[in-house]
Amino acid sequence: MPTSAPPANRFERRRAATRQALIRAARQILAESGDTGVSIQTIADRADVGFGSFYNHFESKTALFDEAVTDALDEYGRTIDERLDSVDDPAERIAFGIRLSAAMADTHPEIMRILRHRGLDHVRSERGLAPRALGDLRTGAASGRFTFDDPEIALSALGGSLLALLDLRLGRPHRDSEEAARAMAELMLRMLGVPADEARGIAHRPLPDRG
Amino acid sequence: MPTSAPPANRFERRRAATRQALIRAARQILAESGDTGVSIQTIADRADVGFGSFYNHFESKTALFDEAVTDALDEYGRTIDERLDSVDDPAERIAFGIRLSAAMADTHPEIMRILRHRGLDHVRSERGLAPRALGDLRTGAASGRFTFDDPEIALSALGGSLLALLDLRLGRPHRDSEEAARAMAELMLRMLGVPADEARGIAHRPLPDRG
DNA sequence: ATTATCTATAGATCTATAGATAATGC
DNA sequence: ATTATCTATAGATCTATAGATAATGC
Repeated sequence: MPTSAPPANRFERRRAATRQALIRAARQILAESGDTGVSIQTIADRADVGFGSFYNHFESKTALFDEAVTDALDEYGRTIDERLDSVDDPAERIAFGIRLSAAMADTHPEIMRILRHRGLDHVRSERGLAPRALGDLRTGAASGRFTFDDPEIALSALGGSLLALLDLRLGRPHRDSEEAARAMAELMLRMLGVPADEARGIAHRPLPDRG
Repeated sequence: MPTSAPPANRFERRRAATRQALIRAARQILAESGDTGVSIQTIADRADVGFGSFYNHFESKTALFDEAVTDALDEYGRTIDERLDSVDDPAERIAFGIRLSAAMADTHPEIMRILRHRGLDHVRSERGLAPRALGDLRTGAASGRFTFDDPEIALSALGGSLLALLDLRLGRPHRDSEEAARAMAELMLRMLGVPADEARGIAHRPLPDRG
């Protein structure tokens, strides 16, 4: 959606704005309580949109919330992509991806709270970090930097561990989060077959700059 | 609850039976759809209990579902405990715990489907596998069998990875699940600092017998 | 003229409770 | 006599739609 053609005329722009307002409201609700049982009225009010308009854009609450999760996943993927653009080594990309995700709990709390609630359904999805990580896993395995039997299992371990890290991070903001993220990145690299001392070194390298 | 004193008289037994029927219905619903939005009427019907009785035992749907999750977690913990009773080596206990959990997707599908939906909230809880695994992690770290900086991070990685494995297993029953569980166990042991060849060996050892 | 939005509402739930009924304790 | 269960229901939602209103296209 965000990369598709921009609305041609004012009609379509207005329509798109209403739709986006509903999605934004759904994202807020997913992040705050995760309670998808709220009434459509509540969602429309928060979007500052007439109640009936909801049905112009979505068939059901489920359809809206699914779209909201997709929207958040895509934004997550793009954000990480930008930061990893200049990084080539698969081990660095995996470790940085974990640490950047943890940092996003502060910089993009809405997205990360949504992932905490809904992420397990997308650990191996086509959206978000999963397809990118899978590419890094295959590249690393091909070059011998990683050693594992099954990329799907390795991806599952990475995704599940990241979710649990997010849960820890979002549940206890006082904990030193960069330290926790480094520790997790180190564990993940060792898991993938990177020697322990090297794993530790990579987990402590400075993160790439923004842009 | 299951270990507390049995009901003294017929009154209390009947009351306990009604309560258990509600919890069992809630567990079924959690496992089947995970949709906690079903009406109390639906829950009561499935439990074959009068609608009004619900309020004799629970203040709200949330209270019932929370109790149902706790109930499932406790049963999960006891089941794994029995099988690991005779196993001392922390590395074996961790690897067997993962593989037994995966096997429970077949033998105890209700429990494992509940965990798939609600497990992330309990990765570091006092119920289920978490406290047992944390003990094994500490024992292994103390003896030098494991090397990691932070038990809480290691526990998060274990729990999150196990959930992702369950998601894979429950979502695609055709996949060779014992093979997948072994692969995951091997990754987890390497992550904890067990040498790669030893990790592979332990992941392929036969599981302990029942009882 | 066309299309999206908004308001109002009918009908379908759903929750919580009140009061009747049934089962057991003593 | 006591207590849990069950039935019935009032009142409060909530969804989906119909019809009026407003904005833009051509």
